[in-house]
Amino acid sequence: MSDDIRRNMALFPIGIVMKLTDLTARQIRYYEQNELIHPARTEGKQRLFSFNDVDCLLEIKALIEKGLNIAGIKQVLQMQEPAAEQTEISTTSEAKRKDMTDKELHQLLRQQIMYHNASRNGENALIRGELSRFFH
DNA sequence: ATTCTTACA
DNA sequence: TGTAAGTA
Repeated sequence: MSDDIRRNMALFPIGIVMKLTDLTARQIRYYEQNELIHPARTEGKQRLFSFNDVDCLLEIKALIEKGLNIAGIKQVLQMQEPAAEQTEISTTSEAKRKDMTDKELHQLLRQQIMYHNASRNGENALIRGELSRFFH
């Protein structure tokens, strides 16, 4: 429980995060604009990133390099957040845990179905542009 | 010296 | 995304 606090404690400014992640300030701020990360702010509006924020950025970086776009990364990230809660709610029933796993599976299947539909009937460029990032 | 926002290439 | 400008 206290480890979670340390992981989310706002610590370093963007300059250090740049070196830690090899991302430009432009990119980091852009990802924040798209709500991929939510760094804290000082009274002077300066961003303060947590260890968790850095982890997210490293993951975002990996996904970007795999060709994913913002929308794609959002979906990948949202599939991990609910999964992380399972650990803390481990006191709940096995049924509930299985329920969340099923949701993830359904989400994955839905994406694959969408992809197949898109390739089957020469779908519009909008949908293709968003889904193709998942399969590079 | 650093970071922030905005805007244009 | 990069970068320049004007601040805080």
